[in-house]
Amino acid sequence: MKDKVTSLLRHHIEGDIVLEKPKERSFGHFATPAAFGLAKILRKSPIVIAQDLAAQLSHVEAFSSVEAVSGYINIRLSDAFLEEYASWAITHEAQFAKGIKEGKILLEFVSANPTGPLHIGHARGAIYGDTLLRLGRHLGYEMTAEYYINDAGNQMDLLGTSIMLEAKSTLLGQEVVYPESFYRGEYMTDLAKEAMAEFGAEVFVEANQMMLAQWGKERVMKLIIDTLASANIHFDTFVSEASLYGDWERVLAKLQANDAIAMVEEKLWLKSTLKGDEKDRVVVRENGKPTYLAGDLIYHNQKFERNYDQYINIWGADHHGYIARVKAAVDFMGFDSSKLEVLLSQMVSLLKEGEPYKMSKRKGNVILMSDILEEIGADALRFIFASKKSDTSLEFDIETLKKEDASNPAFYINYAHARIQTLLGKSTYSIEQIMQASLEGVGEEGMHLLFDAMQLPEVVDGAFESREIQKLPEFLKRLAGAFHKFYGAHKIIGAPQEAQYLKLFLAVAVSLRVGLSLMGVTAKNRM
RNA sequence: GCGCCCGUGGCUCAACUGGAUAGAGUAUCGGACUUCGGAUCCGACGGUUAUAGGUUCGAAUCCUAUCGGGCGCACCA
Repeated sequence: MKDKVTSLLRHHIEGDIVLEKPKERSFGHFATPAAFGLAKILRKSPIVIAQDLAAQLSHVEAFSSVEAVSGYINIRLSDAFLEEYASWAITHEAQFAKGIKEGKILLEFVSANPTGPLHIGHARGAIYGDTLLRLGRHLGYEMTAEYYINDAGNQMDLLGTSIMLEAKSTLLGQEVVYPESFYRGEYMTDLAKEAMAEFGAEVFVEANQMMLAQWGKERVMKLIIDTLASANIHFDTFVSEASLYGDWERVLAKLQANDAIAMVEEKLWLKSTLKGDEKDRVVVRENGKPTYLAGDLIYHNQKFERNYDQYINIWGADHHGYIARVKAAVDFMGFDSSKLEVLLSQMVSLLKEGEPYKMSKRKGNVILMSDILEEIGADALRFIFASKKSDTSLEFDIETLKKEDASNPAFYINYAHARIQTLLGKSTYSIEQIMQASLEGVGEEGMHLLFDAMQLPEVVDGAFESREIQKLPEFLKRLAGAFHKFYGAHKIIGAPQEAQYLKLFLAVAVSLRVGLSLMGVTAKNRM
């Protein structure tokens, strides 16, 4: 809708056109401060320019009024224009708020280590990524959701060792000596039991450490995938770090050819300071083993060779120091590093009964994503996490997450949708009859509600392009609130305008449904 | 010490990316249809946007400094 209005304005106004939503409803549907910008160029007062433009624009058919108010130009759309737009949305729900954006985007997110189940901190990045994915796809981008599995290095050894130690101490009652760090927790006991059932007690010997690690990784990945699935999150592709190293020689040769590598003290360093990093980074140790960074270099080389238009990585904020070196490497490999966008999902800090709650994977006192999903459900969790700007650290109390009441916006929005379904069920009008009704009788407040509902396309576009997904839940809350208010003020069933009101509500319901689905939440018809 | 992110009513967060009188929820207090779902609605209270400068028609938003918080500063992944 905004696009349509912008293109109508383009015939009359030069330059970039900024359309805003006026603060006060009485000002109209859209406003533009265009006159302020033109004032400098034309050397005239913005107030005079605004008046001239308003006079021209008042002839546009889709506008019912255009007014100049202290330099702003306020535009009101005609009822006919709004009604036509809404009717189309109702009858073309699958198309509503869709875009025609072009481009292939590789979105990598979650990528949690396969050494333990997802905890509540992972959930934020997972929900952020999946919501972006849904928004981007709706807008027309060709998007691939990818999970990078860090299944190499010490942590894999540690996983094998941990399973073995857990089995020995808990299942076999043996005295064991624990290393400095190891994984523990309920899932570890489960893994040990499963391994025991599958392979027998004799499997728990040093020589089988690697085999147990591999087996454990598969089990943990299955856990992770299942947890994600129960939050409606699915990946298209998985890339294993361990599987990449065969390509290391080739990538290294490429980097060396581009003079990106130096040999100092028997180690190979990436000369990332040349690209703005704080210091150079070791990629191959003295003992010949590549570092974790080497894996990431191969991975990003592989990503870029797969030739997407854009690459988005969602990382936990604790990895922000990593961005410079990866971008440097991408540059060195001859790719355009500006195509790589790293979004940070800030830390989630937890409180428990008002006290800070520190999670530690090693100690096993983590709050599992799967537990929270079971307690409050995917909808509530998705809603809460999607409502916060991802680059702000988020603090909340575990106990409040468990509540199911009005503080839960998912309920509030679903309630609006369910109310509409109830009304449609109670009405004697059929959908066909309702669609034939005109919206003329719904009044000014009704037309405002309709306009609100029809803004989903702009919201979806804005939320994705700015990577600020909280705009969508914000919008849905506002729309649901506007609906509840209208509902409270008007009797619907039996009113002379019953069919008109219901047509209006159909438009609201479409917007709520499509909006919710983009958040990975299914709208409820009954509560 | 250096780097990144952040600082908005008591609390949790918005603010169309530089626009009009900074908005919601929650908490607190007070109200509403003996009728469509009261999981709702209406009202009140609550702000020098951390502080101080600067940029301009205009700043929560941009710049500088200071204060405060989080996270990094591995040859661990």
